[in-house]
Amino acid sequence: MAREPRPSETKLSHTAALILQALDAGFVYGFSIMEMTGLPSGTVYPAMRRLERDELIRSNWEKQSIADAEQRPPRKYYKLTAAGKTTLEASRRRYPLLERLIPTEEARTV
Amino acid sequence: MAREPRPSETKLSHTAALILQALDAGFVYGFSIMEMTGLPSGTVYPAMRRLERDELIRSNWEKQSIADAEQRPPRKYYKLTAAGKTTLEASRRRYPLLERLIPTEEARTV
DNA sequence: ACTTGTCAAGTAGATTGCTACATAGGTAGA
DNA sequence: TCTACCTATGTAGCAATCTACTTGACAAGT
Repeated sequence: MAREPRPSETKLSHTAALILQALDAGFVYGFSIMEMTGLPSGTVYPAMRRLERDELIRSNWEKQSIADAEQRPPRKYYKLTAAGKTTLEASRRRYPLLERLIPTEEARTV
Repeated sequence: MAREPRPSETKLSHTAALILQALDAGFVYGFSIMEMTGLPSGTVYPAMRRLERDELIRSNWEKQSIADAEQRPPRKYYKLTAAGKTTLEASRRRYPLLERLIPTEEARTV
């Protein structure tokens, strides 16, 4: 049976919040998040499936032609939805270290 | 042996007053009060049983169907009785910090 | 003495995290 | 060609944690 999307004010786990923050900071596919966070694939990929199920992120596969040109497997790119952004905001208040762990572009350059 | 309900003008402990104030502010079940006050479960639940015994609050269990739909244990919802409201009024005079600790909806938005 | 507060533990189902493994094409060395 | 490693995504199964309420034993308060 289909499951209701998680309301955007819901509290995220630290891992889920970390992944959202990483996406927001420009690490926009699973493997890059694995590398930069050190989290194992068995943590990252299921967590991202849940985030997508809850409509906090949305995915689209890279075109095969690009993957071919770069001679590697195709990537699955993610980005935050509007709900994802508001949830990330709330998570930053809940986990004050988030932004120190993974500074966003703006936080780094401005 | 059955005990007489506590008369509504009786002085409440700080904890009991805090719980009444939290209920009034919309934290309407035990676990939410635990989280928002930081009080341990062994403080909150027995205190709420005493408040109910003294007829300052009244409880009703959430329907199992709702708990099932949200996939979590059923909650026991509480609300203030008339006696509870007058006692809370008295407690606010007695503990002036109560309303600063847990602002009610009205106090926040107006 | 009696009431109240706290710790510790328990229950039970749901969710989340992690290890280990699987897949599959690309690269590079022996 | 055979082996080994790299990029990239994925899953099964188990352990741990979360949600929510409850209780017994004991300390502290009044």
